[in-house]
Amino acid sequence: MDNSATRNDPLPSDAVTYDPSAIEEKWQRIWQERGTNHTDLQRAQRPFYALMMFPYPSAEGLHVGNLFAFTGNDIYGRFQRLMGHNVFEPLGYDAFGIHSENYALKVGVHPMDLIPRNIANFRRQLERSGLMVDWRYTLSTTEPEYYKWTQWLFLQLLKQGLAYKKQAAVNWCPKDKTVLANEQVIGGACERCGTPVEQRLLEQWFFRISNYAPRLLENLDHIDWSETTKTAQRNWIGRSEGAELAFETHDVKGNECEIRVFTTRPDTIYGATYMVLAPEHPLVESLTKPKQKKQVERYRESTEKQDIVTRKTSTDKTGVFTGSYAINPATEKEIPIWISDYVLMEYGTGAIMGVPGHDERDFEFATKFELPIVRVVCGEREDANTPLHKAFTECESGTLVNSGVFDGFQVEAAKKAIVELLAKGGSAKPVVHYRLHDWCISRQRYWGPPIPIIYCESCGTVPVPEKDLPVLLPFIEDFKPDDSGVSPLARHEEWYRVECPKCGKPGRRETDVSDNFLDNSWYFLRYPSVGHDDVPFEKNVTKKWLPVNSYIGGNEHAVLHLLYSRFITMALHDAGHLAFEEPFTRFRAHGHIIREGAKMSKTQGNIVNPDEYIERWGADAFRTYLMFLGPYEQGGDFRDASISGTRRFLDRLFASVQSMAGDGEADHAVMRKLHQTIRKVGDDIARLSYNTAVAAMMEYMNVLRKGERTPHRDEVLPLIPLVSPFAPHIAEELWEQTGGTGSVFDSAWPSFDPRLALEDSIELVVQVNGKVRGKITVARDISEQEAMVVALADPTVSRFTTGDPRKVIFVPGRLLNIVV
RNA sequence: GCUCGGGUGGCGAAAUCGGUAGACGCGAGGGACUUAAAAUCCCUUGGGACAAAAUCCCAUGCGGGUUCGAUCCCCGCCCCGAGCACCA
Repeated sequence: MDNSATRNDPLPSDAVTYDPSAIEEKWQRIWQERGTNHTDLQRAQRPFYALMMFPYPSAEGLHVGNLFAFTGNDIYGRFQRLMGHNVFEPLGYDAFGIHSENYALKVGVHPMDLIPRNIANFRRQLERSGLMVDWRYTLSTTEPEYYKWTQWLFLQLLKQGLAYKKQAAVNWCPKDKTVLANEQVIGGACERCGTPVEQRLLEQWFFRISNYAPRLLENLDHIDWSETTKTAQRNWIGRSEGAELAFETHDVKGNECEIRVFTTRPDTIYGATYMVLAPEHPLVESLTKPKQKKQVERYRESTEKQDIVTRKTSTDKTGVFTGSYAINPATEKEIPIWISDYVLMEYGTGAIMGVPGHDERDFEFATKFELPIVRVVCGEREDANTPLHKAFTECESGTLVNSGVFDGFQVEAAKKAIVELLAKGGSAKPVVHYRLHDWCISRQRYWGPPIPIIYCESCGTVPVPEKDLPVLLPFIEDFKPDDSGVSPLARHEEWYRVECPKCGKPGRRETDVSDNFLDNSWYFLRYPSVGHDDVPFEKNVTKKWLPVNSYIGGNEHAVLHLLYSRFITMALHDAGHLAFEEPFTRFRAHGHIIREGAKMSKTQGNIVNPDEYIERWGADAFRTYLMFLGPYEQGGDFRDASISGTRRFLDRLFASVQSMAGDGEADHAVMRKLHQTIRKVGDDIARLSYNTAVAAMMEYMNVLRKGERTPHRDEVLPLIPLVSPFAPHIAEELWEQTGGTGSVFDSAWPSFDPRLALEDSIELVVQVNGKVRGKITVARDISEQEAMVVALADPTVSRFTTGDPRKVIFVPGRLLNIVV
């Protein structure tokens, strides 16, 4: 990087007014001509990868929310560049997926035609907003040069045993005869026709992310991410410590067998009065007595038909008795075995012990089916006979009752003791469960990368050899999902009929495409290697630029995208492809913009199209406004009327530069404020507190304007680099006007003198009994005794301090509190 | 239901470690310039008591608590937003 930018020429004398559209056009042209935004990836000395989440290129064009997000990242990147880093700020498009496909279906344009159009429009809007993006390294997930490697990724996971196939349920609309994504199911019905949705079992591909649950959880303690994001991931991974308990029973033929359950409350085992299996539990068949067979079968059928969404949201308890009983290992009593859909096969062991006294769901179930409810834990003001009107689920204050030898134990101690005792008989062991389940990556859709698998009659499932990648997504007219229950690609024999790469016999391609989240789980690895078509990510460039230094994006991706990216990075690390296992060293979630108190939506007609605003106010004023409207990490309220404020600020900055005096004697107060401002703006940008950084610059501008005399060069010029991350075009223009050479972004962030930034005298607050009664101007390092003398001389203070003070609190440099 | 945010003037907001509540901006009111308007510039602007200044009282969703001192910490509520949702 050229860090030798200097000033040499005197000021131009002819005054002009600030014309954003001319200046912005001029500098965008110059940046392009000079390659100002280009980063030399090979030769960079101090690489800094400033990444933002890439957009889905919608037909509506760039949303003000996108621009808010990108501008925040751009400011951070430009600031790092001014701090001497070689900043790489790439941007691309996440253009595969159901979102694009549905839109294409709606407007009747093929996605292969639609997406390039949308991308062109996005690119135009993005360039207009003045982002420091190096467009030589852009990408779209829909390009074969990109998804070739998405498919490669699948093959690597397959090799590692992390990809496998199993039956799984999908939402199925019986009228439209199509597979639906979860977001297309509204209240249990098809979004389009309103028909109740059913479950259908299909063979689908999964990634074994659950293997990584402990690591994904533990690493969170060591990465610099927004706390809210980490918490969301922790909850999603959902670690539960508990025990697996075995309950003895007999199947219908009289053979002994056991039912294993997972519980986090082994202490409540004396209160287990029944058991419940998930309807699809493998033991159900052998445990169902002939008398109950009919109703059990009927129940299983009804839950199978139920759509996934309804099953997960209805709270009404249903279930049937199997006719069999198991032995509670603690009480040694017989308890009935039921089946119910409130027990999920995918979690734990697919079976539970029902403890109605101390679990809300069990309480509901037991009440409905009139099963016994026994209290085994008491609160502080209860005893064993206190009736239970609802489940008592408190742990901390609980004491065991009706629990044999464990009566009187505290809950936590009882958990341990009971598991230890049962473990001796082989019917218990401590276990940790995670709620994170494996990632289903199959989509019975068209608009995604085909999964690179070929099924052969004799060889079975055969991965497409890496040399044959990419498996191109063919252009087909009828990309609409239909009643086949599989991808539209399955209608194209000419595409899926292929020879087996192993034996040459007739084979059939996998016709499902992969999940959109797989596309975007690794794009950050690709950016620096764009152009290296022989590898997914080139070794040296990856070593230099990754992991990502700073990643900024919306918290709506706190879980899926960010977790999948971490998983993929770990898997690639374990396979020896990457030297690091966490992709993003630092992540910050930005907030969201609402407009005048309401969420922006098309139906409300309050969507902000950035084009109009940039037209009217200029990109610089618009960017600065977006950063000023609220705390970046919380978002804020977009109000049309307020943009004039940031524009006025830029007008004044421009005018100050035009009218500033040459050299002059430094004004101490102004210089002090300048150095304070330099410090504050830098600190604020570093912690993404952009709104207060802008406020600090405005404040300094006010100091300059309110002064007795015309501000001179040394007082005005440092504002140019300070404002440049927010308003890059005007900064370049003023830099040039004032004799700067090259780009202001190749100059250095101004340094501040900490001694100069200190006030000589301070205003010390004087309180009496904690109430402010006066303010005294004193030396910065005044002692408590001296301060007392000055304070008591103030009549307002002494009015309230009759008699001797009982206590004096002195915070040096801050306040003096006299307690009487 | 659970988890995470948030609630401060007319409005967007600030207060970085428990230490001057309301920085900065918008809007509003008044004034200067102007034939006039826009733009620009200057002044005022949380509420109340006082003619005014000085000064005092009240005020950070509600009710308590801790503290010399609470927008900030603790307990109990209310409201708004986001995410998750029968996870044993």
